Amino acid sequence: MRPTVHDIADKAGVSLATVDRVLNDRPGVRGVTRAKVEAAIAALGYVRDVAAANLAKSRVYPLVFILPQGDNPFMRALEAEVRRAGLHSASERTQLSVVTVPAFDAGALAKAIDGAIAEKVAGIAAVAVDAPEVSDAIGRAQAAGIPLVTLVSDLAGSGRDHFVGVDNIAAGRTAGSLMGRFLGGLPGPVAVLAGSMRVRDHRERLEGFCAAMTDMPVTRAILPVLEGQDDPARARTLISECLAAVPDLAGIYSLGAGNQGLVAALAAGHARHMCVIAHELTAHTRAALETGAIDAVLNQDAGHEVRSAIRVLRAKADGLPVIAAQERIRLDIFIKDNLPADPDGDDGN
Amino acid sequence: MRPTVHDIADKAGVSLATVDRVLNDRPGVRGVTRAKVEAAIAALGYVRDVAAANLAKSRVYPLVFILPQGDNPFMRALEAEVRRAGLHSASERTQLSVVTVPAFDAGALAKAIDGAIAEKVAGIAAVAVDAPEVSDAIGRAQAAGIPLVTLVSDLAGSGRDHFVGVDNIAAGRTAGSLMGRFLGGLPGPVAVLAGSMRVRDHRERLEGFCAAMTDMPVTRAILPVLEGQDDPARARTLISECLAAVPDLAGIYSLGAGNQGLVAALAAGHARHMCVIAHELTAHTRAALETGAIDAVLNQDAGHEVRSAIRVLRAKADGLPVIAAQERIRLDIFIKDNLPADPDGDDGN
DNA sequence: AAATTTTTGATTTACGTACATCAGAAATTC
DNA sequence: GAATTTCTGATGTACGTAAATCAAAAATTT
Repeated sequence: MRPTVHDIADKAGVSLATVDRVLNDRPGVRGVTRAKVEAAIAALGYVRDVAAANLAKSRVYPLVFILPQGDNPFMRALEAEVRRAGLHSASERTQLSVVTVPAFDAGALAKAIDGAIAEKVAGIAAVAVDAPEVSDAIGRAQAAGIPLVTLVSDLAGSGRDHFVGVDNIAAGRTAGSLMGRFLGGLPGPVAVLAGSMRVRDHRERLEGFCAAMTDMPVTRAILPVLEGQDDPARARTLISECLAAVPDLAGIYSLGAGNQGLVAALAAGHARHMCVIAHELTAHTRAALETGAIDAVLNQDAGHEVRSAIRVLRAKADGLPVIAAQERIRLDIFIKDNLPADPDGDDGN
Repeated sequence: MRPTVHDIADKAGVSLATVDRVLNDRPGVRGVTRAKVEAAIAALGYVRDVAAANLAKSRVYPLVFILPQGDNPFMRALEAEVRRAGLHSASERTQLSVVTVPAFDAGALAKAIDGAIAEKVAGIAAVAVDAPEVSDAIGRAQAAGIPLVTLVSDLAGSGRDHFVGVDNIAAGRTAGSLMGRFLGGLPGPVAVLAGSMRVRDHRERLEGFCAAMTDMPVTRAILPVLEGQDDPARARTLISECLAAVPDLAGIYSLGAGNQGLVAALAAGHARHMCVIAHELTAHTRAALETGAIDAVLNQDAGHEVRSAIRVLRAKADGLPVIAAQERIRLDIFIKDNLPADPDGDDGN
C-alpha cells in the first residue's frame, strides 16, 4: 500500500494536524518540525492522493475557453472538443464553458477576458489576437491570479502562462519540404493562399515554407501571397484567377482556413497535375485528400489541444508544475493512406 | 452541484442502501423498486463519482505487460512507457508490471500469460505471436475472466478483448505512397527490408506497400524481400550487398526493426541519392532523418499505445464499455521538419 | 393465520485528504 | 518567573461512495 498522511505522522513522530500543516503550507510549524516531516515524506515516497484530496476539497474548477465566432472549421472543432471534454470533466471536478467572440476583434476578446476575470473562473484559454488591448487584459488576468493559456495562436510577451499549439514555423517548413519532394524536378512556380498576413501563425507558416523551399536543390518561384481572409468564396476566386493566370503552376500551399473554396476552385479547374498542401483536417480537406485533389494535410489535433489546455490550467490553478515535454502539440501529416478512419475520430490519447 | 446517491434516495423515496444495491447490481431489490430508482437516476442525470468510488473501494488493478526481450528499440520504448505510466498510475490505483519473454517464442509467451492468470492480475497486455499455444493461453485468460489486449501485433481469432496498435496494411500503403511520390519519375527498383515474413505485422506492411506501389502511375520493380530478423548486423550486411548488387536502386523500405544496421550500411555506401523510408522513431532513425539518410519515418507512438492499453484494460476490468474511436492508434509520419523536439518527448495527450 | 422468504430501511465504518477548533505544550519576550 | 506569543496535538466533520450488519417490513408460501 502506498503511504498515507498517517504514515508520515507516525514516521515523523508528529500529529496528523502538523503533517497537514506542512503538506498544505499552512502557518504555525517550526523549521525543525517542518524538516522532520519533510524528511518523512521523502523517506516514504509519499504522494498525495489527488482523488481523495479533490474529494475532500470538493473544489470545482470553472474553466473558460474563448474562441472566435464564424465558420472556421478548426475553431468549431475546438469548440466541439471542449464540449466533448466537458462530458468527462465532471469526474475531474472541472466545469468547462465556451465563449465566442467576433474573429480578429481585439476589443471583444479583451472584454471577454475581463468578463471571465469578473466571474472568478479558475482558468482561461483563449485564441489570441495580436493587439495591445489583449495583452493588457491578459495582464489583468495574471494580476487577479487567474491562469491563462493562449490557444493555437500565441501572444508572446504578454503574461500568458503557457502556449498550447504547434510550432508554426516548423509547420511551414514541413509543408515546404513536402512540396519540394513531391514536385521533384517538375518545373513551375508555387502559390500560397493565406488568411491574413496580420495573423501571427499565418506569417510564421509562410516564413517556414519559404525557408524550406529555398533550401531545396531545385529553386522554384513562390508567387505573391494570396490573402483570402479565411473566407471560402474569396479563396475560391483567388485560386481560380491564379490557375487561369499561371498556366504552369506547380503547386499550392494553403496555410489558413477557407479550404472549402480552394477545393471548389480545384474541382472547377481542369484536372491539372499539381501539388496541393493544406492545413487542418476538416470534412472538406479529408474529402479532397481521398479524391487526390489535395496531396497532404498538416493538422494540429483539436482534441489534444483542448485536453492539454485543461491539464495546464488545472495544474496552474493547483500551483503544480507543467511538464513541458508532455504538453507539446505535435504536427500531424496526413496523406490519403494514413487518414484516421472516423471523420470525427478522436484518439483521446 | 451534481447529484449524489443521497439525492437519488430522496427522489426515489427509498433508502441509501437500496440505491446502493441498484447501482452496484446487488441482489435483493424488487423489480418495481429497481425501476423507481433507475428512473430517479435518469431524471437527476446521476453519474457515479469514480474518484470517490475508487477511494471507497480502495481497489487496485494489477496490470501486466508481456513484452519481447532483446534490443528492439520499439519494444524497449514500450517498456519505458509502461514504467513512466507507472509513476502516475498510483493515483489511479493501477499497478503496472512488465514481464519480458524471448522474442517470437510462442511457448514462453503462453507460459507468461498463464503465470499472470495464476497471479490473478486484473488485466494483461501482450505482444502476440501467431501460434496456437498463444491462442489457447488467451482463451484461458478469458475463461478466468481476466481481460487481455494484444499490443502492436494482433492475433485475430483468439479471444483477445481488444487490439492496441496501428493498421499495418495502411502503414505499408502510406510508405508505398510516400515512396512513389518522393521518387517521382526517377527510375530504378526498390528494396524491402523486413524482420521476418512469419510475423503478421511485417507481412501486412509489405502487402500494403506493394499495393500502393502498383497503384502509382510509374510502375516500379520491387526486389525480393530481405529478411534481417530485426538484427542490426544482418540488416547491415543485406543492405550493403543490395547496394553493391543493384547500382540503380531507387529506394529502400525498412518495415521492421534493425534500422541501426540500415543506417550504418547507408552511411558506409557512397552518397547515392535514394529514397529511404523506415518504421519507428528511435535514436538512430531520428539521427538519420536529420542528416537526410532517411527521408521519412512511420511511427506508432509507444506512449499512446501503453496508455490506451491501460485505459482499455481498466474499462474491461470494471465492466465499462470501450469507446473504439477513442482508442484508435494513429500512424505518425515524420520527416526531418516535423520531428518532435525532445528525443524522449512524450506528449502525454 | 402462521411461518417463511424476500425485500427494504437504518446505521455504521471505511477510503485518504482537507480543514476547523480548542486545549496544551513549548518557545520567546518582558 | 510571569506573560506572551508561537507552535503542536487531539479530535471531529466533511467529501461521495462502498460495503457490511441487523432489524423491520412486506411479500410469499404453507
